[in-house]
Amino acid sequence: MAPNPTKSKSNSAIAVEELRKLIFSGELPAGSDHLESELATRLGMSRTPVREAALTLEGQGLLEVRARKGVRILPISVRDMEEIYDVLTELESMAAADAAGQGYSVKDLKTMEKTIEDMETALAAEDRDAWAEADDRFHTELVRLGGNSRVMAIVARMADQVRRAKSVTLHMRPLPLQSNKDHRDVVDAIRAGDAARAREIHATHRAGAKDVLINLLKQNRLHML
Amino acid sequence: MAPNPTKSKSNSAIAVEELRKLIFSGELPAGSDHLESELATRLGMSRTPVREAALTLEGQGLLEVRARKGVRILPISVRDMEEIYDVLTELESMAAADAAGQGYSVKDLKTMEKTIEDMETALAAEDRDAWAEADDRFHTELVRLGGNSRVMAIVARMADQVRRAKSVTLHMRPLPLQSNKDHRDVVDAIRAGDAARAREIHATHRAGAKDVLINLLKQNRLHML
DNA sequence: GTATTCACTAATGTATGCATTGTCAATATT
DNA sequence: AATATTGACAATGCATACATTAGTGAATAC
Repeated sequence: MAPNPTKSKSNSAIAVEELRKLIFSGELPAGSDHLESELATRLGMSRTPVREAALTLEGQGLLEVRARKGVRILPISVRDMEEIYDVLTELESMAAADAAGQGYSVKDLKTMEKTIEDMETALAAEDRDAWAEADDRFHTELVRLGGNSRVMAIVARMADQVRRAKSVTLHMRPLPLQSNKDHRDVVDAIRAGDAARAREIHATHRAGAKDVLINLLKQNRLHML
Repeated sequence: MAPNPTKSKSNSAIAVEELRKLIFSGELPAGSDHLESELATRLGMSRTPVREAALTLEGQGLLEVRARKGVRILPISVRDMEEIYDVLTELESMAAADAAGQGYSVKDLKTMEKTIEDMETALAAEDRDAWAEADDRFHTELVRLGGNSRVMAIVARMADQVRRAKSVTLHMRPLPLQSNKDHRDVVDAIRAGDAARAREIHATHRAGAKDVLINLLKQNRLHML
């Protein structure tokens, strides 16, 4: 059956989507406070579904519900970024090792190869946004191949939290020339079924990315994002 | 200031606590469905705070809100247990390595030593419940010493999901004679500041615990918990 | 001039009733 | 007999009104 266009999503679900958009677009900046009634008016619904959406997003670590002060869009400190990158490093490296152990065929790795090609194309064109988008797809596909749904969920949520900061840092940092090679090497290790090497390469890759980012933030006195 | 006894928690917060208790005690068994109105009556409040609590607990992975079918207490499959144990292994091992890198003093490790003593006492008395409780404290303290608040949060939630299954498996399994030695070795490595060894020992320890558990579940045909 | 109290206010927390909608079973149709 | 249709129902989704409470600032006591 084709998707039914008349089937309407609940306002609560709409509120979750819309609030996420507003947060990622920066219209609700990190650190800002917003009353439930204000958001309800903005979204054209009553407070009830907005409250429910706020609870959901609180569980996702994007905001904080504070009695009588409205919801606060959570700011991200340098320390937060370090924590998040460390978790991502650990779980993605695990996923890389797991992926290598699954005996994937060349065909299974096609999606991943495509993300690397896209990254190389973007890099040649010095299109940082396109590069970041393809890089995201690479990491998402990597954890998918790892086959642990909880790792996928956790990584997706951490990546959400980092996404806002990325728009700030992406254009400050040097072109990620090393990344593409690292990615290729990880895929090679997975294809070869070498779990230890896949893990090692990816962990090193991630640690390098973290260093670049953290130093960039500290040098530019960006304590909060 | 002493905690104010007159300050009353919101019904929504109470509902979260009570529902967690009901879930962990088994009064709301895994896989069972419950209408919002039923739970509201049971907790002596209206549907509103119960709905909000349900959303919070859904974010914690303990239940699932399904329109018109009530909330379902999530069952845990063998596959789920494998996923959870793998994540715990990875993040706790990372915490062990991080802890070893922090240069903790003997005094800083006192809390952890205490949990090991308690485990040994419990083991000598063959008191499995006391042993499990002390073991929980050991793992909690380990990730605390790791110093990554996100790891703490994730591990706590995964441990929650495992807790229900533990009551089933705890009394089936052989006395964990190896565990206490592993724990001592991890503390030794942390005290010595040997991050690689702390990580390695803990990872091996966790992998062993996982094998014992998964085999136990499979042998007893416990596909769902 | 400063500190304390207290009432007011604004925002959340909660209950309730109605609207909406998927489910289920009874009935009709082939 | 099997399947499709329909309609009542039951449970959630949502809006609204009200209760509660923390924060604010003015008034007062020291």
